[in-house]
Amino acid sequence: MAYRPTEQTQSKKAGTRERILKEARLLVTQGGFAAAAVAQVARQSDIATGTIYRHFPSKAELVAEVFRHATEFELAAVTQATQQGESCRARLLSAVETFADRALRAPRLAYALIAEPVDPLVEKERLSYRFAYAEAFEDLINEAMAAGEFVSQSPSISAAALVGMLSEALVGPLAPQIESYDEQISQREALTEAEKRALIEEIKALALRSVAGTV
Amino acid sequence: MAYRPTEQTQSKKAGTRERILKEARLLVTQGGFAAAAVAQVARQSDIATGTIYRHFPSKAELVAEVFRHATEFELAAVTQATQQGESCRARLLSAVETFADRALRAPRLAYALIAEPVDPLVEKERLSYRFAYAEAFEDLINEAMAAGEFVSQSPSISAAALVGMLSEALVGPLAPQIESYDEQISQREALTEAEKRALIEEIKALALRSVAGTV
DNA sequence: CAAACAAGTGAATCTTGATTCACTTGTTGT
DNA sequence: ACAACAAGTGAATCAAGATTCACTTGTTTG
Repeated sequence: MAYRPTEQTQSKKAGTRERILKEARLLVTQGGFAAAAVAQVARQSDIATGTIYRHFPSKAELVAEVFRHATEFELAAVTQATQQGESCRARLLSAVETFADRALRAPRLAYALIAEPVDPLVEKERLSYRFAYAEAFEDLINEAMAAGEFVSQSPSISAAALVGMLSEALVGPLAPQIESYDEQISQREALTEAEKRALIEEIKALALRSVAGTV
Repeated sequence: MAYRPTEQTQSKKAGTRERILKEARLLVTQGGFAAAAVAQVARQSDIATGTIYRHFPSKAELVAEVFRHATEFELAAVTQATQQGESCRARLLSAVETFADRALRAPRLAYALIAEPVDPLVEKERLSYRFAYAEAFEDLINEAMAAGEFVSQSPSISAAALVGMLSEALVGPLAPQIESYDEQISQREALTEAEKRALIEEIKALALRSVAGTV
């Protein structure tokens, strides 16, 4: 008899898998989950649609993995920022700044991660994504309350509110249009760099007031 | 020759139209837009699916009208609350209270209006819905700034942030699960009345701090 | 009543993507 | 070269709903 999967075949297979993921990520970053149709991902990856299913059990799983991957970076950046600075105030501002800056740089991705309609499986990922953010803020708030830096409050509610505040003000439907996360929805003017800075500062102040209780 | 649409036929037709809308609203309130499939609406209204199309050009139009209708009430309640109270502080708290209370009473509807995935036509309605809320808050913030009651800030950004804050803390994926807006997404415990009160108070404080700059 | 037209019907059709699968191609080991 | 199996293919199928339309029923007027 014959044939044993060897290192070469394994890595080739892994390579294809990576290529699929990479193209899917690209599509999502550019056009959101809606743009990541199976046929389209296959086309971009130069493979047949069926091949996708040799690597992922379903589209939902593929997309969930894309989501997870994007999340890792984003979240890591923010949690790390959470440790940047002396006072809790400074650390909060650092986290908000990081979140905002990243969201403004890749608005379509931010929208996809935060708000875009998707199927249940991905929705679960989104849930944990938001929870993770909320937790990062929650930890910080707890610490700050213990240190008497922030006013007394419910850390979990405040944290959720913070996430909502950032989402809506930066990438939600009310965001002072960034580069456009969806042409359908709005064709407001894009922001200049200066405007972005001003927006970020405004949001930092807002966030600080809401949880610190003082500026 | 013969036949002229008479008052009777007209009102009967209008009646059917109303019935369709009513049943659609009911379905949305109970199960969100997903539950309002054309066939289902027809069934509830005791008419054939085709009849829906004698009254509405498309499902999207029907749903958009349902959205508009729901929006009117909700928004009216909040804008009115905006005028309730002496100080701007009190008026803000009144508006937040109203928003929160209504959202907690009809969580599935609130989720549908604020966050549920829908087609573009309805998404446009949602956009104006959120804008309308934001405007109500914006006006109040402007007034309060002029009166020196609130710290200096960008009213439009703060208003958007407020809407996001309320949405996320009350009906978003992080909301301390109300009656469940979607079994798929989560089966956390529902809140008791006391917990709801506490949640509302917490959010009021948060909102006030964020825009007033002081408690 | 009969003509004329609106309103209502619901099974058949269309639409949009995801998913399958019989088949072809590539690798490996004898 | 061949057997054995994995990977790749892409047209065909499926699924879930919205939408259509030839036909029936209800109203109005001469």
